[in-house]
Amino acid sequence: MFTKIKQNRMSEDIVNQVLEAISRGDLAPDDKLPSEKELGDIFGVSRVTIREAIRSLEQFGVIVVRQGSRGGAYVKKMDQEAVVNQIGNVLKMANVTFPHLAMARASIEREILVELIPSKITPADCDRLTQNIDLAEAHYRDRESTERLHTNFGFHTTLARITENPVIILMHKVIVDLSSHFFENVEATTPMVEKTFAQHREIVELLRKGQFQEAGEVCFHHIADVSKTIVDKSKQQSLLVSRRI
Amino acid sequence: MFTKIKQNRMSEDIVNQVLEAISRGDLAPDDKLPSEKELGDIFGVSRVTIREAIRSLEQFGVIVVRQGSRGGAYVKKMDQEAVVNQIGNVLKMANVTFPHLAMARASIEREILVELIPSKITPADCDRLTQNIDLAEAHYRDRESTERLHTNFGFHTTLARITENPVIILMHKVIVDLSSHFFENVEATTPMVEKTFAQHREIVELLRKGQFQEAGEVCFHHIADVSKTIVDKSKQQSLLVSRRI
DNA sequence: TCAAACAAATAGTTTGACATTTATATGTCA
DNA sequence: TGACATATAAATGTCAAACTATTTGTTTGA
Repeated sequence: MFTKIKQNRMSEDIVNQVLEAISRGDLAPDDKLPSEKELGDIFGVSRVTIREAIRSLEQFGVIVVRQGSRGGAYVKKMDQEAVVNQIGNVLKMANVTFPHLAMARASIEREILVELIPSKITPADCDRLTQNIDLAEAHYRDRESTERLHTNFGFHTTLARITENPVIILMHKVIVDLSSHFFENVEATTPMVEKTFAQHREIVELLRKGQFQEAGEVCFHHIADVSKTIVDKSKQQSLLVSRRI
Repeated sequence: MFTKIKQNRMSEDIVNQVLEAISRGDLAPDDKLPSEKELGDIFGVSRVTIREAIRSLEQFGVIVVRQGSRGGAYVKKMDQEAVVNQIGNVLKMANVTFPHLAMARASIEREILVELIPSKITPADCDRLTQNIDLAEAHYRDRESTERLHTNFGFHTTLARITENPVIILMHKVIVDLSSHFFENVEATTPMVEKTFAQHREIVELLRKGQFQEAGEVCFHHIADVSKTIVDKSKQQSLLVSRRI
C-alpha cells in the first residue's frame, strides 16, 4: 500500500541526480563533471559530501576519476565490457560454481544457434567464424596457449554477437568470462584441442548449410564435453571447481 | 603483456580488504564492522577516508549502513534478490529494449523446460505450479490485477527455480524483473489473461506427462505471443517499448 | 631545440567541530 | 507497578579549513 520512505543523506540525492542526468543524456560519455569544489557550490554542500557521492558513482561504474590538473570526474562509456565486468563482480559474490556456468552456457548457445541466429546470420559472419578457427589453430601451432584460449572463446562470443541481442550478448559474455578462469588453470591436451577445432568447423559448416537445429545440438554437446573435461582435470589437480568463483 | 598498476587512494585499499574479508568468510552476513572511528584507528586513516570506503562498499551492495545508536555498517546478506537488483541496476544503464528481453526470456525458458528441468522436476513441483495458476485465477476474479501479474510471473520464476542452477535462476529473474514494468503499464484484456492461464495449465500437464520438448515449445510461443501483445498495446499507448528501460 | 623548473588546477587526506538519529537506560507520575 | 516522558550515549551525517600529492601546461634557460 504505502512505500517506505527514507530521506537521509545528501550524497544519495546527488548520486541520483547525476544518474538521472546521465540517463537523460544531459551528461554524455567523456563529459567532465564540475570539480569537487564547484559541485559543492552547485549542490550547496561541502566537499566531503560531494566526494562521498563521487565514490558511489564510481563504484556504480558510471564515472572515472582522474587526479591532477585536467583531472576530475568523467562520465564513463557504459560499453559492453564495462557492463560485463560490473555484473561479473556482483556474480562473484553469489555462490556460483563452474558446472552451473557450463550448463547455462551450453543452453544459451544452443538457443543462439537454433533460434536467435537464423534470421540474422550472413555468409560474412560464417567467414569470420572460419577465420577465427584458423587463427586459433595458428596460435596452437605457435604454442601460444593463452592466445589460443582467448581466440577460442572468441568463436563463441562471435556467435553470440550475431544475435544482435544485447541481453543475450551480455549474459553470454558474463558466463564466458567467469568460466575462463577455470580453463586457464588446466593444461590442454592435443586431442582435446583438435576436437574443439573440428567441432567448431562442423558448426560453421552446418550454419552455412542452414542446418541450425543440428548446429545447436553439436554446439550444446561440444560445450558439455569440454566442460566435463575441465571438471575432471580440475579434480585431478584438486582445483576448486565446485567452490565459488 | 603488462598489467596497469594504479596504487592511489587508501579508501580503495580498504574496500579491497573488506571485500576479501567477506569473501574469506571472516565477515559474515549481519556482522557489524567496527565504527568509523575504530576503523580509522585500525587502518590508520581519518574518518573521512573510511567513509569514502564505506560509500563504495555500500554501492557495491555488500554492506548496509544504519544511523543512530546501534548503527554502523552491517554486512549484507547477498541473497538472490540483492544480486538480481544489483545486476538489474547495471543493466538499466545499458541500451536494452523490451523485445530483446522478451526474446531472451523465451529462449531461456525453453531451455529450462527442455534441458534443465527434466532431471530435477518432481510431482510436488508440478503441484506447486498448479497451485500458482489457481491463485492467479483467484486474483483475477477478485480484480486484483497487480497481484495477478505478480503471481503470473511467479509461475515462470518457479520453473526457473526447479533447475537449481543459480546462474539460470538469476539471469531469468533479472530479465523478468526488468520486463515487469512494461506489463504493469498495459491493461490486460480478458481473452489475453485466460489464454495465459490455459497455456500455463497446458505446460504443467505436459510436464506431468514428461513431454518436456513439447512443453518447451508451448512456453516459447506463449512468451513470444504475450510479448507481442505487450509491444502492440504499448505502441497504441505510445509507451517507450523500444527505448531503454 | 630540449630539458628542467615553475605554476595552476584538481583530487586525496587530515583534523576538529557540530548536527542528527536511534536504541536504551532512567526517571517520574498515576 | 506500569506507562509514558526524558535524558544519555553511540553511532552516522555534515561542515569548514587547511595541507599534501599528482598531473598537466607553461615558462625559462642553456
